[in-house]
Amino acid sequence: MPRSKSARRRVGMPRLPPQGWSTALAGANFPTMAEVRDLPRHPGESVTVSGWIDALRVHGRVAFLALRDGTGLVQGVVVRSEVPEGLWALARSLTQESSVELTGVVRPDERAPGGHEIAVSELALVGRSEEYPIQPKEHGVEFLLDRRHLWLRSSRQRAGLRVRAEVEQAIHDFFYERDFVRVDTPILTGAIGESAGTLFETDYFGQSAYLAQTGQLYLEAACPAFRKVYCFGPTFRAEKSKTRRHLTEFWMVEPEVAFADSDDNMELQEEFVCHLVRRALERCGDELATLGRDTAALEAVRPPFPRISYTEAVERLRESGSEIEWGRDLGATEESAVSSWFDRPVFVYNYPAGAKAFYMKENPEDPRTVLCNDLLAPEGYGEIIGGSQREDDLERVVARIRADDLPEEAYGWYLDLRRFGTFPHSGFGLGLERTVSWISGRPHVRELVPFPRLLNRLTP
RNA sequence: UCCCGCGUAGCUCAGCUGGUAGAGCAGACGGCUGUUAACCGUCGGGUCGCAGGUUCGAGUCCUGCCGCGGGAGCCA
Repeated sequence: MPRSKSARRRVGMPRLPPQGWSTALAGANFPTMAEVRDLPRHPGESVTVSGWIDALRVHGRVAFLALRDGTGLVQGVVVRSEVPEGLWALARSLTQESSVELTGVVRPDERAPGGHEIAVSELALVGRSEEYPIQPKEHGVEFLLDRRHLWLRSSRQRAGLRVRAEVEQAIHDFFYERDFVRVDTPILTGAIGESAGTLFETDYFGQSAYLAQTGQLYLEAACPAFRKVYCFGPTFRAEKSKTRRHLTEFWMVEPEVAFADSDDNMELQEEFVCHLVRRALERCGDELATLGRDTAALEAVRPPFPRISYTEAVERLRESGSEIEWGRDLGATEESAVSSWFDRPVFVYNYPAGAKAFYMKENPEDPRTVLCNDLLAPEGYGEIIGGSQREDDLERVVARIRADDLPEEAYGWYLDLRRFGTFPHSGFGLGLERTVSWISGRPHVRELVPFPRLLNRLTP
């Protein structure tokens, strides 16, 4: 019979016999709480697992309950002739996504998904699910995004978000191992950023505040304190972009290094991106398989990455028929043409000053250009990094702020950094969702963030 | 903001040159001892996005609006 209350109380008390049982009963066959991923190590043992009904197949005298517990998937088998009639009735009345606790002996079986299953001897319903809307079949994007809070449970979504979590951890590990100090930059800011027009504005006790679109300027301030710093958090762009590569709220990791020039910067980026890809290959093999990712393309991501200057790129593009003119920024068409020349990420460096942000350092060898780079991911995934050496000359920064028509008064403290011990420094920003969508092979960034914020979408 | 495409059952879709609404899945009920998105049978389920127009007659043709998707620009 279902154990109701005593069963539920034991959730969250892993591997301990319940209070009140005599030690004589805590013998070899007493069920222990277990996580599904550990079951292969417990053949022949009686275990209790808790989770959600992922799928349900009920026959006349046998029922299969596919249980998902967050660590894995296991099939519970209920044989009508071997359990009390009440347990059978409960099993066949279960619905997709009902939460349950089930107990039984773990046994290997070739026919079971994953190679082992649980012969169910006890079953408790924890929470019933009524008409779960997401079926194991095709759905439209709008339907799924409206139910994102439920869609998270689906296998490909779980896989993609696990890859994201692994990449996030790899980011922190990479910088921690290299003695970078994590500096948390503000999300609420005054009128400061890369350019106006794409800022989210909010009321701040009667004055305007803006959601940060980069932490870079604050990182530059922290650089003289710690030499090597990085920030990693959400950033906001009020761009009305409706493409597979845009979110209005996305996560960006931005390192900043004192006394590093543009070449040092690209070397760091190369090492960093290789580290993230390698980590996903090492730790997310199952997830990448679930996503159907061709890992051979990821294995090719090794140093050195090809480097091509903006000027060379324009020349090669024009040779192959493009009408791009020197001085114009590379558009999506040009970028994908350039990345198609290579099997791994490619740096395009030293763009025309007019196409880039005010803080980038003028190239002393060609003042029409600035010392900067984009990193384009292969396979059509586009730009994942933008980086540059920063302008450390006070007069030149001021001139660029005025030329770009930015609110000069907002940049007062930023200019101080050029007044009190200015220094060469470089950094970059890597877009997390774009990187994870590339690594996991998903076409759209909206699936690689738990709750995407898109144009016209603020819920769930 | 601009360009292209799509709105039909809870979901995914079909519906021809205009003639009055269909399938699969999901749900309910019944059957089945090994399923892997199980299978078989029965049943319920519709303001064809909204408004107007053409026509004897509009899911179908025309106009406008709304919503969604893809792309451009901009960016990570």
